[in-house]
Amino acid sequence: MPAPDRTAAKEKFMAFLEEKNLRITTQRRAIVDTVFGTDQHFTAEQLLEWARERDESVSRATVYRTLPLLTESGLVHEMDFGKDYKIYDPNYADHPNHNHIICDDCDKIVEFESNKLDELENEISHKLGFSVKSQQLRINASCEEMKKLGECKNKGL
Amino acid sequence: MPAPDRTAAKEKFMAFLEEKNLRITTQRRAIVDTVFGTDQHFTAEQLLEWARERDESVSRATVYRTLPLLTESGLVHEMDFGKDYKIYDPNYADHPNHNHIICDDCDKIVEFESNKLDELENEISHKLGFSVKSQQLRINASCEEMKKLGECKNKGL
DNA sequence: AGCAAATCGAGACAGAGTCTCATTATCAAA
DNA sequence: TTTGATAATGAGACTCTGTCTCGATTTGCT
Repeated sequence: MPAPDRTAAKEKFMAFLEEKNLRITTQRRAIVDTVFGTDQHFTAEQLLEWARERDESVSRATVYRTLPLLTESGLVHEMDFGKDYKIYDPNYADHPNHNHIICDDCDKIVEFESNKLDELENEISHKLGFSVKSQQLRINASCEEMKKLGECKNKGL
Repeated sequence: MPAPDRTAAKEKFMAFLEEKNLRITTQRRAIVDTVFGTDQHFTAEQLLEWARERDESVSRATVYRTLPLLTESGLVHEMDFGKDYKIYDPNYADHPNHNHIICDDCDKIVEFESNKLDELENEISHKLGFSVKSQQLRINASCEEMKKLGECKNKGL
């Protein structure tokens, strides 16, 4: 998988910063270049590690401060699998309507889209009196099974 | 909501311990009485707090050691919403096939069952090459909306 | 009662994330 | 281009959930 070209996303984020009168710093540049230079989902710690490869001076605090901005801008999707464990998806702007399956043991994430599922989720939530803000279907499977099946390859839906 | 009578569940767990040549200690008794004396979902920390009201000597370590036993016995359901944040459901033995909606802000949990949803989840997972071990649909809604609608009352499905 | 093994509590440790605070960098206006 | 208000920074203290170790205690079988 080649690194995607997300110059557009990067520029949108810079515009977003300007709009909010926030400053474009060298650390933020390193972080943003990292985020939009990968296809993979990542955690805050991973982002810190990767961003430091570009700019040694990036600190943990700055990563944690920049992530909410990226989320707020709509360019990155935050998946909250618990109170204190977030995973970020840099592909969000390209295809905002997908669900995720998380593999239990090897931590791989498989994306898929299903209108039927979306509709059913909305229908159920509505009946329960919720207005859905976001929804995450988490399906756990064991690595044993996944290995047999060729590393969680999305076979199309 | 009156405290449920789960004498049966408690006795099943004691039998489970005996089967595995594990010992019935006063601390475990306090923990088990607590677990099967509530209808509510709880976290490990909450369980620690509640169990200590029955027996001051219950330690954090013992709670964390007993929880996996309760899960293994099949009497309590562990919902893992992240790497390090688990919520436990003591009603599991009574109705094992339900899903959960988690409220974002007030942390309430609403249970529901939907065969249609179960079927669709299984179908999708199968197509993706997974054999489902467990699945959790997490739907987030804001407290604002929930308050308007009467505290997340399950309106029947 | 006696004993081996299971269990215990305390507290050190780990990982994710938040917060403070003194210092530095940005950028718009002069 | 200098200035200056203030946004942003890094370091590190701190919180919270959970794990692990270890010496002391309890259990339950004989």
